[in-house]
Formats: sequence, C-alpha cells, structure tokens
Amino acid sequence: MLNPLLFYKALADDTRLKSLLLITEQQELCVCELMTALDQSQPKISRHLAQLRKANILQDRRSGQWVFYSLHPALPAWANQVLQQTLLANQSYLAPCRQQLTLVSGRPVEQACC
Amino acid sequence: MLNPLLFYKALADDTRLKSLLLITEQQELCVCELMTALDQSQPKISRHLAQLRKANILQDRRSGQWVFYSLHPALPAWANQVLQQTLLANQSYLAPCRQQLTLVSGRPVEQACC
DNA sequence: AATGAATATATGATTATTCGCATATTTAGC
DNA sequence: GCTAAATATGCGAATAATCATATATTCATT
Repeated sequence: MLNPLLFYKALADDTRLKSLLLITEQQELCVCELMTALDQSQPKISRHLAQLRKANILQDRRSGQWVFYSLHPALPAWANQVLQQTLLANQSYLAPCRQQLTLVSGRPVEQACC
Repeated sequence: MLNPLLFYKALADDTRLKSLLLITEQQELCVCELMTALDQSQPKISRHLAQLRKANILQDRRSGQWVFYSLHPALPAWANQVLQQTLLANQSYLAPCRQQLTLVSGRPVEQACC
C-alpha cells in the first residue's frame, strides 16, 4: 500500500536517490558509509534516511553503534523492479559514489551485475 | 541521456504523474482531455505538460486546434519500463481519472491490459 | 560514570515548486 | 478580418522542501 506519488517523491532528491540505489545494490548500508560515499554531512544523510524509513521504503537495524538501512521487506514488487532497473541502467550516475564507498565492517563492496 | 534524478523529479507531482500514466496507457492525449480527466485548470495542465516536454519525456504534435502529447520516442528503455510497471501495478491510483476521461476525437478509451 | 563515536532530531533560514490569475498566441469557421 | 476554442506563458503570491547549525540520544570502552 505504497502510493506511487509518494514513492516518486521519495526518489526526487539526489541524496535519497543515490542512497536508495546504493542500498539496492549493496543490500544494506549504515549512515557513516553513505556519508563518505555521497560526501554529505551526517545530519543530512540521517534526515533523508529517516524520511525513507517513515515512507516504509527502508527499514533499519541497529548493530552496536551502527544503524544499517536496507530495503523494506514489504516494498511492493513494482517498486523493487523500478529500483533494480534504475540501478542497472544508470551506472554512470552512481559510479562516483560507489568509488568512494568503503564499508565499515570490512565486507566487500558489491559490484553491479552484468 | 536522461538523468534519473530529473526523471523522478518529473514524476514527483500528482498532475504530472497522472498525465504521464494516462498518456502511457492511451498513446496520446491532448490538453483538454487531460483537463477533464484530472479535473484541473487549463493553465495548470498546460504548464505541467510543457515541463515534461522540456525534460524530453513527452513530445507534442499539433493537430488543428489540439496539441497531442505522447511519450518521447527517445525516452530511454528503462524509463519506459518504469512507466509501464507503474501503470500496471497502480490501477486504483489511476481509475478515477480514466473514468472521467473522454476523448475529443471519438476514438475509444484504451483499457489497461491483463 | 565518563568519554567518544555514531546517529537522531529541533529549529530557523533559505531555496525551490507550485499555484491562480491575467494575458498572449494559434487555429478553425464564418 | 473577426470571433471563439484550444493552448501557452508571464508574474507575483503561497506553499513546500531542503539546508546548516546546534543539541540530544545511544552504545561501546574504559
């Protein structure tokens, strides 16, 4: 029960769109990982992630001092497909962020498939 | 070469999203058809369509006194798929508009497939 | 319990979008 | 050429979204 208008409003911001696409690709990311990937301030990242969480697009999971965000399991299939297609077809939009992305837990950075 | 952020900004407005989805479904629509379908003023519809045209998402074609808008032929495949999926998966969002839609040329109103 | 790192939120200022209204433009029919 | 219908645009007002800064919270470490 996610209204398409609310969904696209959530995507209509550079910080939120890049965060969402990176999370779609990497399964889950924490605030500080997105801070360095997008080179944005902590309150800015946190605020936008909170917005996506309130819209039921993301879920969060606390692990010690970190809070990891991932796609909400109840996200409609069509929304999921929209994110996947946008990710695959717009690698150049995301490339600079992925390059700056370093994961705090040491796990490897996922590469776009294909 | 349509930036995903610009594309989603274009979808992040009720008037524009409904117009785009209706056009995706009906192939092409003119301003006055969208006015009645969405129950909005002429300048409002016209202004939003102009915005979509400037973003290279729509193209326009004049036929007598009417200007018909359709999806731009150079619209990237991923954007096209996003529109199609959004349309198919959100019939209830569009239903009231489609119900009020009457075509000036007398051609039949397309129904959502499936 | 004190400190520091990571995250969240409150708030006022700034900026971007949208709107309504008035008016201009284009075309068809007379 | 005049009028009416359809469409487009200019402009200031209203609304919404975003931002930076400051501060609060939570947890691990000592």
